[in-house]
Amino acid sequence: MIAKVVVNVPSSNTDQFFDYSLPQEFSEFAKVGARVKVPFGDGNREIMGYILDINETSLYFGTLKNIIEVVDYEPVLSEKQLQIANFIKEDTASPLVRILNLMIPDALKLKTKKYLTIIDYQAVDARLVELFNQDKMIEYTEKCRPYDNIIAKEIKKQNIVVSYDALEITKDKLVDKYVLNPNFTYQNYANLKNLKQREFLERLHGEIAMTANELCDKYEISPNWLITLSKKGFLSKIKVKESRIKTRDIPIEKRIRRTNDPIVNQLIEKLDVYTKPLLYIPRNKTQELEMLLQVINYNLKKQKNTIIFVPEILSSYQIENQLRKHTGLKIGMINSRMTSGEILDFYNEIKNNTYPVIVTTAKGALFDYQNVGTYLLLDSESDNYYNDQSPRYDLHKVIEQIAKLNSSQVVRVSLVPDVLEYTYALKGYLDIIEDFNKEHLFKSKIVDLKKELQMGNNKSVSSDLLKALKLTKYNNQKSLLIVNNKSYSSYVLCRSCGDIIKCPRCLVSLQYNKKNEKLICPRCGYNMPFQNECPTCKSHELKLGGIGIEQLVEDLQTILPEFKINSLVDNTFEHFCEIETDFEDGDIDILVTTELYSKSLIGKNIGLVAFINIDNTSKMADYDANFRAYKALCQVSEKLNDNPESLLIVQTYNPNDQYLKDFLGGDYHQFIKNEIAQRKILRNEPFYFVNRILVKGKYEDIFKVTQDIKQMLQTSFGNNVFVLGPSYNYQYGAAQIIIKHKNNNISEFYQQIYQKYQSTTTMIIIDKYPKYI
DNA sequence: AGCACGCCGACT
DNA sequence: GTCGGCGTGCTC
Repeated sequence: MIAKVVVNVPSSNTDQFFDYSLPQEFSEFAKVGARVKVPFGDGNREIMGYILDINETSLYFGTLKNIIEVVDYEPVLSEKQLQIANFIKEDTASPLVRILNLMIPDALKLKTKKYLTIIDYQAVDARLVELFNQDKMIEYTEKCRPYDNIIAKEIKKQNIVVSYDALEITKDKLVDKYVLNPNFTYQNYANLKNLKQREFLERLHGEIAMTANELCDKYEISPNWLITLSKKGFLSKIKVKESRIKTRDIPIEKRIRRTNDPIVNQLIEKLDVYTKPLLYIPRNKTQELEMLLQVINYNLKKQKNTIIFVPEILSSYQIENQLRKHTGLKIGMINSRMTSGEILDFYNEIKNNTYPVIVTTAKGALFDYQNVGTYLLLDSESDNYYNDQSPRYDLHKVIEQIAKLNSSQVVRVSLVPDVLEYTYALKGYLDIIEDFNKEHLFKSKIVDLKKELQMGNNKSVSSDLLKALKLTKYNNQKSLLIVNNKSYSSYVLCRSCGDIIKCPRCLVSLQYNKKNEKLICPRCGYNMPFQNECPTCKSHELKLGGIGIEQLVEDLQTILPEFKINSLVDNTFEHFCEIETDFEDGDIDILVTTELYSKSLIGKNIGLVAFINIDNTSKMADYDANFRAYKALCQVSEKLNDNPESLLIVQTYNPNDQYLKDFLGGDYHQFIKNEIAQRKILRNEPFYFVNRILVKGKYEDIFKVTQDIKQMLQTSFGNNVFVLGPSYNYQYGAAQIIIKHKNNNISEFYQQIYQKYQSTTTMIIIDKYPKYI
């Protein structure tokens, strides 16, 4: 038997099936979708692969290697997942194995380990003795790096042999538990002198195995007893598998009741006669929650599960908490802050159909969920639904495909849908249910920072904002300030030579982070220690420009010393809970955070919300910038309390921008209309699809290749395509072209390009859903 | 991706 | 003649 295997070597060069012969002992249970261990390459290193087909023949001319082991009796990838993987591959032209790797938890991926074994200790170079430290076999780690040359020599002399193994790194979590050993106790009871211990053993009769802590708590005994009693044989100490899933107790407020909200009911009725994906635009977050509860209830009645996608980690905690509080149901949750062990435990529970509701970020989006009634994408306008590294897929599109295969429903939920998805709704690709009964129930004020500067205030807090902060505290309300930079400053300028310190990789200005005394690239995460010195001219005359959260908090503490000020800059559950609680209890007067994090705050009694500088968002070099700013305003003003006197302050140098006027007018439709008119002129979405191709490789080659691809595009599509570039993209270190077109089937063309360059040394990255251009 | 191999310059 | 650094090409 021959198995066609996709090997876990995530490169386009190896993106093909490799044939292996399947030894008799595996062929009886080996199935498509199972993990295998296979030898690969000259050194036959053991790596993981997935069986994608089993048949009798191979077209490969060389001799086939044997599969080392079929790891799974039951495949880890289902038939449907493989179909979806192909769908994503055809859409995005990315290596298949990268897609498959998203479909199972990291813990199930076998990691290759390399070992060195000494054959003849006497003959080996003395310098290696220290490294091996008396052992015959060691694992090859970072520590061995300095010895690489010597090791290579010894391998040649056959004094050292290299071997490999591919293993699951994450083990089951085991804990020690104690349980009564009844037979032994019965026979030796009389020998036990300590009467209190005897009494304890009697009470233990029929009790389940428990950990030391549990026993000590319940029976009020000393831990030493457990050790002595198990040594003597009265107790057995056993290892028991324990779940890593953390459940946090929260009081349950109410069970789901029927709603009388007509819009929510309209949505539920629509689910009954579902024909295509829905776009639901709630009036506010309260209505959104009501909708979630009703959809969950709707699915519960049909014994179906509800899968809820959220765009980032904090939202996953927040939604999970709220749903548990209002339903009392068991809710599964997956996000990338969780350990791989915890995710594995959730994954196994999901396979047992434990959860009627699952909340996940993109991390768990492609797992094989069973029995799904409805998929909901919350904040569906978020960028985070577009994967920014290979495979560069669009989760909306993928979920719609999954739902089609499972005959389940998709609902996109967004307070402010982006221009593209709203156009889809207008064109009828999506059914739309909207509640735009959202007259502003708050006051808003635009602060012109230019005027502020003319009046001699160059601080980030305008006089209007300062006044409002004081008034809000006076009224016993809280203030929320938004700054989209978690560091101290957004750039560092050298007064001496005029240079701005830039990221060596992306050429983006580095942000100064005071807490860690570092310069950090906001785009790629590159960081270096801050030396208070210009890298170009070594001058110490540096100016920190552009405000970040650290600096604003510092400034506020000086201006308003009697205020309690804090910031939310960390997306761990504990930090978030702490801030959220303090904010609600009144231990914080002013909270400073980013727009993204602010979304997850529930924050009762917020009387003031202010953008310190909205231009950071609205003036980004991106055709979506105005939409982003508009969306930010809508989402953040949602946090204000119901008091009609509550206030939104927007500080800007451009008070006359159209998106601001549209926002103040409170009419989303008008905004969309204006935005669409702009985009038609500039040939952007929704009139043209905007894609990007990146070409990496030797500098001499990449522009030639990019130019060739441009040529091919133009001969294939003629006037229906506009290609911008080639230009050099510093972030990716690649040549790039931007493609604007109207062709729904352009992926077929991209596939050809991908295959054409697959085996060459230049790497082609097709980016069908680029985030920032 | 990760590995081996081979070419070439710098040194004994 | 030998070492080691890096570019190149292959993986059933």
